[in-house]
Amino acid sequence: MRRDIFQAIADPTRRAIISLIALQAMTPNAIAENFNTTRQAISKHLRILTECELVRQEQQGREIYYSLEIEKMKEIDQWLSQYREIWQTRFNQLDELLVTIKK
Amino acid sequence: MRRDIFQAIADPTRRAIISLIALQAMTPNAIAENFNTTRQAISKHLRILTECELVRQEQQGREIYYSLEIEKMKEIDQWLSQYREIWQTRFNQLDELLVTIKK
DNA sequence: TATATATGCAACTTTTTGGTTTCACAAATA
DNA sequence: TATTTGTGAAACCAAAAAGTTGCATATATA
Repeated sequence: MRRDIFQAIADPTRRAIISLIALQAMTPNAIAENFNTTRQAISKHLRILTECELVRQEQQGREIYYSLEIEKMKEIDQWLSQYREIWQTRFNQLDELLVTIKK
Repeated sequence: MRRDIFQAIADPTRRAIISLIALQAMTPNAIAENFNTTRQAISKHLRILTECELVRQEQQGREIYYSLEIEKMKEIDQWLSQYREIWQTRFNQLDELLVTIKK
């Protein structure tokens, strides 16, 4: 079972979960209320998110609070940065061209 | 079959293809040489990438050159930006805390 | 203590995905 | 013109993923 962050964010339900718990920790039940699927399906998504360390659990009595491990999101940012460089270079080149044309 | 960019980049082979054609357009055969899979499998990946507009084709005689539609990558950047805000806020808060402690 | 609640896990089913094989077709080339 | 080359597409297959149902377990609560 290869669990990487790219596979984790591929599923729209998981992206919605990430968005939900980004600002405040939530329990599986509370999360599941926001979707038309069973609690168990959400639980499975949470397991996948936990396995690739995108999500952290905190037990509180019989409840488990899930919250986003925001640092992990930086991995995507890092991967993206090589392409960001490309589009910035292209933008600069376009900009220079426009300046040249103006002159 | 819904094709979105997050699903497109979930597959490691597709990410490798993106990386290959980021700087220069390539034909399916040339791309396939870099993998231990059949040309047809690569062709399928290219179709998926094309369907979600991450990749652009340019016919040249009987060859087809594939190149990266770098603008589309910005969609990931855009999605990521909401989380970037969170981690920057956290960083600033931590920074302020450290300043306070120093005082 | 008996019951209700919050949760995870395992077994199973259905759908999706990634790959292969085979073919068709158009463009180059002998 | 006949053959080779570059390509996409369809049919098929195996594996993985996503969802459901049915548990088990631990913690609250009446």
